[in-house]
Amino acid sequence: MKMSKLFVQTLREFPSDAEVISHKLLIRAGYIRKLAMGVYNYLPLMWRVIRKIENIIREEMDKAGAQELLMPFVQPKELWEESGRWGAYGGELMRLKDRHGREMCLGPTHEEIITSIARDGLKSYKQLPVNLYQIQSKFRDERRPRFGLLRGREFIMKDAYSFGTSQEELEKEYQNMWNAYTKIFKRCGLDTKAVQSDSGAIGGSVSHEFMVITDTDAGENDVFYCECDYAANSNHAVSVLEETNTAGSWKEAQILDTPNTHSIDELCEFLKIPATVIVKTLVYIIDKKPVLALIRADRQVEETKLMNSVGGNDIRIATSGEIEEMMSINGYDAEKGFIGPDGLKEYNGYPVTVVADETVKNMKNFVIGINKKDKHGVGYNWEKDIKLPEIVTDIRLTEAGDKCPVCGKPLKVTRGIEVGNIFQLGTKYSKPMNAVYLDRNGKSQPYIMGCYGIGVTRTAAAAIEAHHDEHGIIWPLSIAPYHAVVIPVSTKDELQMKVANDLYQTLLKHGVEVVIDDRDERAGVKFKDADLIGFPYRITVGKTITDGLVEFKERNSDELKNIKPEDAAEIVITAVHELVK
RNA sequence: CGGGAUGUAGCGCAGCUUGGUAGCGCACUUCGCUUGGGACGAAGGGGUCGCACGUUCGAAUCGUGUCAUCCCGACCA
Repeated sequence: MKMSKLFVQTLREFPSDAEVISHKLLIRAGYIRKLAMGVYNYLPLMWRVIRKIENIIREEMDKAGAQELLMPFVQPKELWEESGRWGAYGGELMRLKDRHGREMCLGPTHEEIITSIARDGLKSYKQLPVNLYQIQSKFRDERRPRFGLLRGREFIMKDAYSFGTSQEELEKEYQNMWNAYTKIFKRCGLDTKAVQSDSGAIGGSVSHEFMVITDTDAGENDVFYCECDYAANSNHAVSVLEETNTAGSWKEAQILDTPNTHSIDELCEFLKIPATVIVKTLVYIIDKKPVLALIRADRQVEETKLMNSVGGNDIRIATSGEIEEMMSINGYDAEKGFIGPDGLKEYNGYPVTVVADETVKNMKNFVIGINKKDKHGVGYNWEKDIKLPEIVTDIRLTEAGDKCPVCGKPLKVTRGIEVGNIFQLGTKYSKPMNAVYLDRNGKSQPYIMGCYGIGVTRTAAAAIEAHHDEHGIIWPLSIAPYHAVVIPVSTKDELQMKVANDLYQTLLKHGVEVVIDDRDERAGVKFKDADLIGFPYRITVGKTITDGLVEFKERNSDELKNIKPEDAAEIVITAVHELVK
């Protein structure tokens, strides 16, 4: 490819509206252009990167025994009603109507469609297990898209779905995909960590996320990990309960005046006590129902865990207005800071559910809100003074330094970008959608399903987050848009141009994807663009060509080597051929 | 969906307070000169100033509304 013809427009300055480095670099280096909020044009360089990643995924998925197909991007409402997700999915599902008024949606994921395909085609246990996948654009109408390709509304994803006859078969395929994913990300030049996670809206029980560990702001997930193998997303991380002083010094239960102690800090200050002897009560609204969360006051509630503890789909903290309303309905006059679990019966037409974190269970002589303004109960004990809630479980946010649930050593925390995930779905879709096969005994059984996703465009962005410097992108060779660039310093110098052209032709002949920068530009401009775009190899043909030498440089190193053109070609050709293996 | 900000040429911005011919840098075209880390000079092309309504002899500038975009939060691959 001639640089003079390559469709790319590099910018001298970073765009003002980009925040993270991958977004800034993708725009500045001419890979993408924004079309609408969270929707991007993939320009030729970007498309080459995407296809490289897709092909690595294809090769490994096919090798793992999966089969590729392609499902429609626009889907009918009816299938989503069968699974129950038309109602459950919320605003993220982009809904539209066709000219006949029929309701459709843009596919955010394809469990419903693949399940309908399977139930039409897979009638017998003899046909199972099967793993089907596609690589396709998805659309999720995110509340707040951001970070360029890391969190767009439209994005390219590989989604695979497995169908089997037993949990054992599912677990085997789960492991199979785990292994395939490990290879895929490794081939893309990314170090990933598989972490336990919550399965969210997609449902199911066991799930893992593949995270690219990164120091940059773009890592949206907190990942807790241990020197043993344990690793989990913050929404799923658990820890061993540590021993702390959780007993107050009061001899008996009493009510104290605690004026204006709206926060835990103020209450600690006023009573001269540590937060570890206070039971904090938080009011949440989960699927419109009121839920009180009790937790030792030095810890935070992990909302996903809380939501799962009551089987909810949507969670938010209650507003002050709602809290006041709840108080008056139940005959109290307290406000935020003085809420307690005792005596709150109903709100919004639903009974109040109380969920306690494990941290409060062994607390003694503790402080707790009693729904009276400017008063708290102190010296309280469970059962004697106040009833221990029926639901006692882990709803706390894990913190760095907490003890590993596997080996007991302190957990560490880091930021990660989720590039892939694997789920054990079980019968979550096959049962409601009546997707069944006949087993050996001629009996109908729902498929045991799994699903496995990889964010293709996100993987590209994550690769940049992991591999860049102040000059631009440093692509891993396997996913770079081109392997190499040949730069004749002066296009008017006949010898330089001849050697550069010969080198270019040699590389092309050996299957190297190479660009020759034939523009009549100053050397500095060509170097800046080469660094920005991120060609893994750069061969400069300049003055030293009179001694028969060219300059060879790898993008990820500062070392400059003056070597013979044929040696430079040899290095690149060898590296590219290594990739194929 | 709450809080904050911004919309002027492909990109980055000034002009708005105090209404009067729409500007600068980069990019683009042509010519000259230059050629190892984003040179220089000259001459050009490109904008219904987000949109609508209003005030005014006259609106990028003032008012009202609306749309879009970005940031923080909540939510999420």
